[in-house]
Amino acid sequence: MWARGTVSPQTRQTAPRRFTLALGAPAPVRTSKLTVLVARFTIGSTQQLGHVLYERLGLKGGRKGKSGAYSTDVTELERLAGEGVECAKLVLDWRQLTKLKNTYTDALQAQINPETGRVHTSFSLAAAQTGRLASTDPNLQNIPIRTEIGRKIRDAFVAEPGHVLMSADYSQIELRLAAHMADVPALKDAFRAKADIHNLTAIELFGSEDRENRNKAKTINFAILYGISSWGLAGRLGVSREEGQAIIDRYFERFPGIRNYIAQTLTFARENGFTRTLFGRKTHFPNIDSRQQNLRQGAERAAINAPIQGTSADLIKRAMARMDGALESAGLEGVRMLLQVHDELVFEVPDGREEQAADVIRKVLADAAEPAIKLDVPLDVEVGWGSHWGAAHR
DNA sequence: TATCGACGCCAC
DNA sequence: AAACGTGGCGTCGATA
Repeated sequence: MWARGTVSPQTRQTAPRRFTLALGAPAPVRTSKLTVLVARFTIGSTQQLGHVLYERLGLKGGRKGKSGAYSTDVTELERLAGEGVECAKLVLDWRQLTKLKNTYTDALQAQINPETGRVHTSFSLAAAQTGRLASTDPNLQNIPIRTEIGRKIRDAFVAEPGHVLMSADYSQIELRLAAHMADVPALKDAFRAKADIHNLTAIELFGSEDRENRNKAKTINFAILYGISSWGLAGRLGVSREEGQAIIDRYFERFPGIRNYIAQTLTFARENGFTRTLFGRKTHFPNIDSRQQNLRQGAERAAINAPIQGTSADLIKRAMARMDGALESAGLEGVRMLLQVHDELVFEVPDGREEQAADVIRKVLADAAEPAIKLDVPLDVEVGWGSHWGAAHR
């Protein structure tokens, strides 16, 4: 992957790899300049909004941040909206639209290189502590996908005529790595059987896999990877801290390998000051012994996560390093690797070569651990393609 | 005009 | 107090 700023122009042997941003497409979001009228107060910033909501309108339950200002983040505004405060919903809608317009629609079009007519990102190789890449100027690793309107931004990224955009992403890679690294037979069996892992967790924890319980299980599965706390889980699930702790206890009862992994990882990090990925790469934690509780606990959570997130980063880098050679060996020189988004690679593929390219790409990603590591779980890769990026996720 | 911290929010 | 991990970036308000 070429990186502007780290590869000098004269060393380039091919044109930079790039996305086209469809200039002809209508801007998917239109908003007027920020000025939201709440009752008879004009709001121009979050600080002013918080002040109006809690001091002048007299609403209850405000939460304050480190600067002492009332928080007006999405959890607070959704709470207020649920309590019948209509302007909270208006502000949330306005926030979503201005976020998409300012951060994506306008900024990305301003980033189009006049020489190439494309948007070029830069990848930092040593920005993230865990070994992930980081994308800047512009960041193409945080293009919206979650909401319907946000997804329209992805649809503006289109393939060159005669080509498609192909996306290949690892399915549940961090949970798979957790199952392997923590040696959890139930989870490893589930992945080998291609079971739905969140349903399995829901059954184990709640005895049922209805949608509500599956969603709770999904939250818990992610929380595990991030170094769980009863407060954090309670906040996410909207339950009391005691209930959050009870759920964690039950999880560790059902999957004792996870509890052992966490304990062993923390012991190692305290003794050595670092953790290692499966491939041996270190992440250091200078605050692991801090006398400041918030710093120490933050380091502990990061140390629990780093071997998993870092191994995932190692795997996709190994795949990227092998990808061009594999494509070339298959006679697929026309396929270009454009972008990495942590567990996803995006390619531009000539029309008619889709199935062939998908086979090569899937195999390189699925075999990325070999021959250094024999994983106990398969690495599943989901491949899709279409005329635009949004259509490549199926 | 440039930079910074705080806040908020997009992604994986 | 802070409260599940990793990032980048937009706006605001303060400051140089």
